[in-house]
Amino acid sequence: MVVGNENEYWKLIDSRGNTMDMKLKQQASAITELTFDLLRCCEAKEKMFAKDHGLKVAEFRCLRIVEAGKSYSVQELASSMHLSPSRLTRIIDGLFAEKLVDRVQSIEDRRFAKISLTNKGQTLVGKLKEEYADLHGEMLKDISVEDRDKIYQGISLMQELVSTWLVKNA
Amino acid sequence: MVVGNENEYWKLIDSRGNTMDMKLKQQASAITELTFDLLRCCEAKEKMFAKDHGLKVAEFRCLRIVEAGKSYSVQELASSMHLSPSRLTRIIDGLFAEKLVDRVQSIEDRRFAKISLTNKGQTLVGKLKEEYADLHGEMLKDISVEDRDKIYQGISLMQELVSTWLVKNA
DNA sequence: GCACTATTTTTGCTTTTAGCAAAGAAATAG
DNA sequence: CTATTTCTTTGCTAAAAGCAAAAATAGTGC
Repeated sequence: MVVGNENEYWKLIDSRGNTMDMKLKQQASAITELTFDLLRCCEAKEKMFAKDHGLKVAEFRCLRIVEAGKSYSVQELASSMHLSPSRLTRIIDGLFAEKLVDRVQSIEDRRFAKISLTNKGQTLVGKLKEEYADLHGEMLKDISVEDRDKIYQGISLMQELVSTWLVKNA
Repeated sequence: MVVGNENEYWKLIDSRGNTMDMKLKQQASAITELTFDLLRCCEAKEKMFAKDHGLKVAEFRCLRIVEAGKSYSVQELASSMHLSPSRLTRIIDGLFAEKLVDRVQSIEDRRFAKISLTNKGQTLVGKLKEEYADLHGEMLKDISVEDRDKIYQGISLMQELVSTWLVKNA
């Protein structure tokens, strides 16, 4: 819906009631499309990687965020993975059964679980992180340092935006 | 594993047997981390959006890629969504039940299905695309045109890389 | 101390997402 | 006309995920 036309940047009102100019509208469309495609590809990539390492995707995603030496509550893991606590209980069940994580009751507040990596878990996670980064290294190796930096900057900005948006709208 | 040290860029051999320099290794790590986080956030965003529009995530994803007026085979849809044909049959079943898509046998080769949007589907998809782009517009509206362009360029480069990598490694 | 409330995790159940293998349907090659 | 190949569907199963209720614990007011 056009409400003015100062030549370069037309003022519009979008479906969410926000004012937009043409340039924003066009950039938003392009980014929407690209992000969507990137998402599908990255999901496929994650699935392949997890499978190659004998892990379920959810397990890989969970292991990927736990750092050696630290301990986490179920809630913490759930919210950083954007999943429900009950879902996390099940994922942790699986990792616990494979002796990759320990699960102990917190002494200060016994409602809390303290989830941490076992030695076996630490070894595996170290290997996973290394190899997952190397997989990306392989993808990135044939482009210039500058283009790699563009990727870093672009994704960094986008990650920040989506993350902030989620906090406000969830 | 260090095999040389020409000062700036150390030559390394990674877990996949590739030669890497320090800079690449470090950039790859950072990008791996960021992409991972972005993925989780974008999945949450997609899930919210689909739910708000009374669609299953898979249905939204499918509708998002079909263009009005065109027709698609099950295979085409499956491969562009990185899913199996059988999965697509089920997704299409759902959309068909809601009268959002038509499914007719191709006349030239009757093994093929021709999936296309109904009028109802076209209207919905138009609305979905518009509103999904506007959601991104809302996220992007407070940053500069230049930063938006950085996002575009970064994601564009990354999408290309991952996509090419998938073709070679799937 | 005891009832009530709030918080954290788990359990039971259901839905959604997804693939595999076999069957069905149609085209094509020999 | 049979055999093979190709495309889609069906039956079955697994994985991913959430909801609501239960269980366990902590804290609060009396």
